[in-house]
Amino acid sequence: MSAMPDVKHFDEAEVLTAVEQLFWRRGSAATGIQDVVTATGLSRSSLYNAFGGKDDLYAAAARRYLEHRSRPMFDRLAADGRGLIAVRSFFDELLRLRCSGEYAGWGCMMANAIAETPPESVRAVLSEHHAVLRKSLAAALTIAQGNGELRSGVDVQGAAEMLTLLAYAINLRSRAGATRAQLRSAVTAALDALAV
Amino acid sequence: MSAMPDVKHFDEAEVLTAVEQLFWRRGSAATGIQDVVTATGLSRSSLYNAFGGKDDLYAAAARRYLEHRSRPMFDRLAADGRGLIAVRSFFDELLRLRCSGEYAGWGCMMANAIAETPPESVRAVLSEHHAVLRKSLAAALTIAQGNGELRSGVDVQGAAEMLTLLAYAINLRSRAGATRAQLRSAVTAALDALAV
DNA sequence: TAAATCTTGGATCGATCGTTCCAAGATATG
DNA sequence: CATATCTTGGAACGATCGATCCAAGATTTA
Repeated sequence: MSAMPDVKHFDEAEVLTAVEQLFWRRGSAATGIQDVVTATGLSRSSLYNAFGGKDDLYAAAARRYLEHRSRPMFDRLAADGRGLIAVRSFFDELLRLRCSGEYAGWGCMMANAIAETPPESVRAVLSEHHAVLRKSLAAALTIAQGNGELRSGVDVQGAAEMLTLLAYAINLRSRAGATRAQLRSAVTAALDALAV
Repeated sequence: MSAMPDVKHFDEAEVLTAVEQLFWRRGSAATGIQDVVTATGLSRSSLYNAFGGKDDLYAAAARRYLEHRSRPMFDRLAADGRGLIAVRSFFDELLRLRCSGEYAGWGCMMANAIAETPPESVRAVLSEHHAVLRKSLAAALTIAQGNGELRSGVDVQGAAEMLTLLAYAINLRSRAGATRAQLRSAVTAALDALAV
């Protein structure tokens, strides 16, 4: 067998985390390759060699956001068998994430991306993001309905779509500076309206 | 008195409409001054002389969007004394605007702008946009409550905030390709949950 | 250690970015 | 019509855009 080549001098996942945060906070159009170079310490060669062009990098960062940030939350919601309280907990965590801590005011990378006319590779991630959230909410609401926690006549699928949209709007408005209390009043209104 | 200067050779409002649509559809970061020059037929000199730099142009376009697109709809909602049916009509019109016709898939310029880290001058417009919509929805809901159309115990202010967020999310998701039927199911779920 | 091969730094590409500038054009007053 | 003053077209600015290229560096196998 012939001699083996050199190996990468950096941790791909670690770099992708930094890139994810750049695109998350400022979007793709407002983030230059130079910003990525500066933030990661990598050279252009390494970047293009490892990830391809800017759109590929954007798509990889979006994919990572979905899998590492969104999916765990959504899966926890779907696996939480408590019914309506599971939904309340989900929104509590969302409000906490969006309005306090390290990422306060950043919104959701998926929601932000929608306003950006993203490349097709990213649109696929966004579509998956929406589907997973909706499905998780529907699962929790189905349990709530089985528990008799919902008003009679509530359409679980419609309610799931409505709460999915509510989550998107929370993401957006938190970026615009909406307070946690203001956003929580909307969550309370929605859930109280669904409950018996 | 001394001689008078030349006058503008174009209609400022007309130009601003074209600029508004550029920024609305593609956002600020993805729209170059060259795009504005091409779309309006003006020269750079005329643009900078009339409107100032890009951020000023963006702010002027946002202001125009608020006053000419959003405000008329919101005012109609606020002046519609029918109660809950007024709210339904508002969302019907919103769905029609976002999912069909000339501007289908464009979303709402105000919602799109939030994801862009807009300059302070634009943030002021966004803040006003939110306040006006919320107030109009609250007015309609107050009438609905007076009509006995709402469930007992519904907090009108919280419900108004919730429906405001729903409108934002409709704007966003319509841009991502959500169907009118899907979005309508969310509206129906929200309004049915509030109604007696 | 020599060879093979991938990775890396960094210069560089043409294109486009937002903005400025100036001479030429246009218009209302005197 | 002469004059003053604004507007306009269009060249040009330095900076940055995303992307490419190549020589030098690094690493594993033989």
